[in-house]
Amino acid sequence: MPELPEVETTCRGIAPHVSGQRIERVLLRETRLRWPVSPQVAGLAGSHITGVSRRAKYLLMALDHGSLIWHLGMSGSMRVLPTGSPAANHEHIELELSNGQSLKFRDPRRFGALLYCDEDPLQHRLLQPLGPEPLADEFNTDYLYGRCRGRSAAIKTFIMNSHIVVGVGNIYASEALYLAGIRPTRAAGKISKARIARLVEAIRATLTAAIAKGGTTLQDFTQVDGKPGYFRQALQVYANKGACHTCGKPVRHLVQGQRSSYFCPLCQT
DNA sequence: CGAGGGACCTGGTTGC
DNA sequence: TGCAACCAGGTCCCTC
Repeated sequence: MPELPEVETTCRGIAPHVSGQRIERVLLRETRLRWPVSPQVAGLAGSHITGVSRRAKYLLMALDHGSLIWHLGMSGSMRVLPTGSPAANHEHIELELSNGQSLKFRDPRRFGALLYCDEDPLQHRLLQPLGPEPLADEFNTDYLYGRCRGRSAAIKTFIMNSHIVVGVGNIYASEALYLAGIRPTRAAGKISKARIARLVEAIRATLTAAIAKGGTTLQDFTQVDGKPGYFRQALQVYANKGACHTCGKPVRHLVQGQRSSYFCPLCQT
């Protein structure tokens, strides 16, 4: 599920409820996630959450000692509800807070993660090699065009590579390429600088618009208050089994890197 | 080094 | 109606 807009939505949603709170109790119902939940998590009662931030699709929770690195995987979501409210199915982790609220992590497919980190989480081996944030100044035409030089990989899988740029998942990769008029199968190294410039802007615009709508809900994703994200109605090509919204030609589907791609054969070249 | 595929999971939908 | 096959927001890691 969660691509950058969904993680950003989650981050903004939980921050006011968890920042500054003490962790009163930790409930671990299932620790077999993508990686086993770090053993230190079980002993976090008494710690304070000093802040919440996002890097790529990781949600970072600073504690008075160390920090937590969360990942929502494919099906993860977080909610804040009064402590004592019944646990939903697949609600694997719960942090009871000093304000009487609980942070609840639900993840049916268990591709998510919760890791404890002693030092700067940005230096963690999972975060250290990541490319720039797509909404930051470092992600610009010169950067992306430079990275594309000599690369034969399809542009769609290329922009989904977190070492190139973070946060662009399967939905928004298709959407951004549609907006930029670039076919997802085109080799990254064979796209002109002018078109790369369009792509950079398209990625920015797509992600920004999705954040404004609280992300995209296909199935599992919910905002912290339990509502879905509302960007689904704004999707142009992803999961569009009908006509291109621009030219009316049938949207085409193909599989790249075991993931579904959608594009318009007329508008995208 | 880069490209491509398997692996990790559960659950909803599709098709016979 | 029942059941198997397939598909779904991610991404690390291994092989070629």
